[in-house]
Amino acid sequence: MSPTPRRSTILEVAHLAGASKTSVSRYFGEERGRLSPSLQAQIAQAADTLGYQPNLMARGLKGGRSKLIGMLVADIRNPFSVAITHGVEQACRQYGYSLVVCNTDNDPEQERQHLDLLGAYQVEGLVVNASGSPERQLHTFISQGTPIVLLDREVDHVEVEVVGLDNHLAIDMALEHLTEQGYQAVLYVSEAPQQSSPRQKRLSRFSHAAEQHGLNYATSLLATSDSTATLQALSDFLTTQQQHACAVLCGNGNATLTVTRLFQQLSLPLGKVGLMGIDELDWCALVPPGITTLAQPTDAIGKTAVQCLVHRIAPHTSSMPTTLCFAPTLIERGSTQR
Amino acid sequence: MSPTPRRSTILEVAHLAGASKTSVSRYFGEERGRLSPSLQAQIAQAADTLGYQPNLMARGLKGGRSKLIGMLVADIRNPFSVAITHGVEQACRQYGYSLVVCNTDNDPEQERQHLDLLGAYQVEGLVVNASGSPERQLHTFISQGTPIVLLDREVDHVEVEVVGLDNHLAIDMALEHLTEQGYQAVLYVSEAPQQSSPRQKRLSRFSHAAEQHGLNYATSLLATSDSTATLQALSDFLTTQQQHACAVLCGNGNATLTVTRLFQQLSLPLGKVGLMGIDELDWCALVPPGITTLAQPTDAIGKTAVQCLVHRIAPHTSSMPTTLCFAPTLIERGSTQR
DNA sequence: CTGAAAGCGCTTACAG
DNA sequence: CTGAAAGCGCTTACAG
Repeated sequence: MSPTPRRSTILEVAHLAGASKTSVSRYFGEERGRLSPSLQAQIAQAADTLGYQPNLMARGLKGGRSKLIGMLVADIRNPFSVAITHGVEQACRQYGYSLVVCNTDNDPEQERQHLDLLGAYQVEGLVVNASGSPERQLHTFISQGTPIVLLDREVDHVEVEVVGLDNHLAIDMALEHLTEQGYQAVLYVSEAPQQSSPRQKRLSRFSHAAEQHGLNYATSLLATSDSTATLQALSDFLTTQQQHACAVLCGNGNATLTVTRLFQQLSLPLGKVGLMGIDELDWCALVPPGITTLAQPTDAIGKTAVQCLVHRIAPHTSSMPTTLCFAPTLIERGSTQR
Repeated sequence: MSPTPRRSTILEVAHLAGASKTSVSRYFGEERGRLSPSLQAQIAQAADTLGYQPNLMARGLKGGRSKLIGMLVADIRNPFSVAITHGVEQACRQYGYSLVVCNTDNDPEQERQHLDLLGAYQVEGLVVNASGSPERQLHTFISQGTPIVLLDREVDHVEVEVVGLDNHLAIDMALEHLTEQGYQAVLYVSEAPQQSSPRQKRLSRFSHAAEQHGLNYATSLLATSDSTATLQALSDFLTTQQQHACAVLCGNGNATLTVTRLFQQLSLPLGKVGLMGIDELDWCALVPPGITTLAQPTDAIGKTAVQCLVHRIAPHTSSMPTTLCFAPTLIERGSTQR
């Protein structure tokens, strides 16, 4: 049996290879080229027999560079967030960073803890999809020289790049589509906008644009765990507007899910009563006759966020992206065909 | 303006507080109680004005404990994996660990790199939902004293706990349900079983159990990017078995998604032709008349995996869980009602 | 091309 | 109750 199992160190490799710590360090660092071929071979061999891996914690300590990027996600179970996270992860890999993802479950307390943690692990940059308003903590990062980029949601008084959807454009595109399809009255269903700037923007733009289009309209906010209020709002709306062609516009994927359930509960004919959602989901094509959506370019959003960060961490490595605000893509299906 | 921005250190706090490094270290460690109230107050104050956070890299270096658990996920975009990951994450928090999640996108090369990385960051334990057969690397971890637990998928020659669904039971429950509902012929659709032990087990159990139940049956493997072969298999099956009541059983969420699309393509009446899937998904209730599923207890699976790990890392902290193999829950819907 | 030595920010015996 | 000092595993001037 082996003795107390533990990872081997640079010193052990050095001894076995008959070389110095310095040379072993060079071998695993950027300066391998400086070593003679024979020394390289000895070290390679020694490292292999010991199963040596450099300790990145130690490297980070000395060099001050953890090669880690941190990410805060408000709700990892939301497929939209997953898609973005996937894009962020790929971009990190590409730039030579590893990503530590922390899910906050929309809980400001968890958010606080995770930010502490990421700071403690010396992340070199931070992608933040905020839950609460972690103003103070974010400022601490910034003042310590750790760059931050905000994803989707703005945070008051934190003046950094915000990468995400062009919310005004999204609402405009949705209303344009609905109008073209002949709908005359639109109900907008959103989750509570509180801390979420995109929800606020979409909501206020909706009223504004619906007015411009000469539509009849109303809005309804989703309660967290109970959709009876929305059910009521929906049937009220349909009653009030019964002489008009009605449609429902959903502010995000969760809203679309809830409203689709309500349509089924009320046996509303999809299309005759229009339905459209922001965020594309796996199943939108599956509920007959298909639900029309506005898809976000999740990969591009994730990659852009990382590019911003990398540009701040090491300005020469990558240029600042030019677009931070992305247009959605209309995916037309039967639910907006009268 | 501040000078070169950087995080403050224990030494700076000590100076400002008029205390020693040792005391500051104790304040932020387990031994705060040993400090006099006045010293505690001075340190707290100094740390606050400097925005000090202990450097966990340094702490990990000295103490040898990173307080990190690593997790390898084969496909983070699969909602089932997300649900499990969420459970793992919660359990880690509960035991005082942080979780580093690495997605391998089912790519053995990425898997290899991520394992190197996790080793380099000195994770204290590893939850592995394998993509390939990283036998050798996993053995390195084990021989270095880093415990591992496998999630869902077994890895050849790696003899550690495997936490996941009771695959035989799942197939048995599915066939029992389908039989009770009067279906006489069942087509089983699975993704390619190659490296995935659950897929293998479900597949072989299916044939065995279908035989036992006296059912007519066939199986079909999904191609990665193209479902025409499955479309063919499905219509062939329905033709061959046309004098029997037919149903399709899907081996996981992806299969259910693909097959549901095919049902729509072929305008098959859900229920009259039965449809049932392993894995519960958001939208299964939404496709009329609802798709019957077998739901996995994702939270329990995630938590159990972590409990195994923690038990190995620090045996006194938690006991070894008794169940590693979980029963699914039948969620009955219209798609299996003739 | 190679190495001895200082030091990164912590923790932990040890001593008082 | 408090602190001086050694050392965790690395990297990086500096020297040769």
